[in-house]
Amino acid sequence: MICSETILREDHDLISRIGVPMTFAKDEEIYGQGERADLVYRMISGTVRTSRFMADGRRPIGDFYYPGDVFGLETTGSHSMAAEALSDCVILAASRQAILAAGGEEELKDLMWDATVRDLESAREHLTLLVRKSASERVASFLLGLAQRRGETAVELAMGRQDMADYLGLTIETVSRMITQLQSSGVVEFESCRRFRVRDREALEDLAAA
Amino acid sequence: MICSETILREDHDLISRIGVPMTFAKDEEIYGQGERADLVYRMISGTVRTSRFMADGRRPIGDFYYPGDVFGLETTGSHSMAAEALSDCVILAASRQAILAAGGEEELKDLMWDATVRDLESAREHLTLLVRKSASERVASFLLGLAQRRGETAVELAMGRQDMADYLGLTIETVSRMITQLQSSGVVEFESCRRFRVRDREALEDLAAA
DNA sequence: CGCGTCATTGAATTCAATCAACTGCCGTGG
DNA sequence: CCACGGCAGTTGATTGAATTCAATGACGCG
Repeated sequence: MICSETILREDHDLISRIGVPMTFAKDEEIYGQGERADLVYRMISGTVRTSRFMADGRRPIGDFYYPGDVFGLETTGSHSMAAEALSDCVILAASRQAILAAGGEEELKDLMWDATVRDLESAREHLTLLVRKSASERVASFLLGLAQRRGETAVELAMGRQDMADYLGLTIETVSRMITQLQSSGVVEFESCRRFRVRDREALEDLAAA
Repeated sequence: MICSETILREDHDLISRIGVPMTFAKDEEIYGQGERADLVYRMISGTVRTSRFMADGRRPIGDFYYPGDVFGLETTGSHSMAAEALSDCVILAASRQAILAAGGEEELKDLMWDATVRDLESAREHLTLLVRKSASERVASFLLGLAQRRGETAVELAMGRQDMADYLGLTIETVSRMITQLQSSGVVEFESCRRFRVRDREALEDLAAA
């Protein structure tokens, strides 16, 4: 009904054609909470996190975006969350006007649709992670999710423990403990604190129980 | 860009024009998890809950739908969650084919868009409720949300404690305790276990801290 | 090398879950 | 009409998981 495959192929993709590459340093802000959402972004390299700051200092994380992902589109006119670079990033940016000027009205609609559907699915998955799951299940699910996104057994963690903890609704200490636990039971192996390898996928899937 | 207001006005609304009223008794299933999503529904009266059954018996609740709400549209072809009537319901149902046959291609797109956006917003709100919020904050947020949806101070709870608990990621006992607590601190007053009144909105907002 | 940041580990505490009993409310049927 | 049973909600006691507080360890960088 609403086409969604074609636009992600590089050639047809308007963002790729008219987008301007921008680089962001680690911890740099791409856009702030409440700013007008004029630009559309596609990740080339690096990782981005969206988050919302709350009055009491708690920081619910919306999502992580990896190479290939499109983000920055909002259903309202302004950004409900801020976006920051977790690592040095290269990102293509295209303004809505430029897309429209290039005759990409349909493409923009499709882009919005795809981004919204993706966000919804991601939010749903995130929800099932948070409702009635124990700390170890959450961490296992998270690691498993990363591993299947890559396909490889060795995975680089783009984010630090604090970001994981925020995303999982836990504290860094608990995350750390669960990781240690997963490691000592031989399910995963952390080569460094930012890089791990799945040793027993079956066991990890059982622990994730999703 | 994508129109969203008009379609909810009764006259223009295709669901209202061509939809067939159906009644469901309390606890009746409207559609099951995994079924094909052929019909679009609009609530007339009553309340519906969507939920997903998991292998281990845990039941994450997707959402509650109240009169006026449209539901049943999925981004994929089949229902990712089941829908059940929380109370006796009257619901208008229209098939996708009928909508298309009535020349409502655009309307259907708009309907999908609106439903998806609404679900996304709802999921985001639900997420902030579950991440790093204490039991009392969750219950307070929930009650406050219901109260503002209605506008009135006296609110009927459509769901029992178990459904609240599932939605909030708590147990019924904890929900009950928090309600008792809110009541004894004079913030809300439960006239019966399914009906409450906000006594101190300020205090409730503070407790909800959202 | 020493400092700062981030991650891990340990001990104590807190909060919500669990287990278990009890209450109130309805509907049914004696 | 009241007794009974069943269900939903409340309350209490205890357990257990995750947080908090505090200290230590590992790593990168000037």
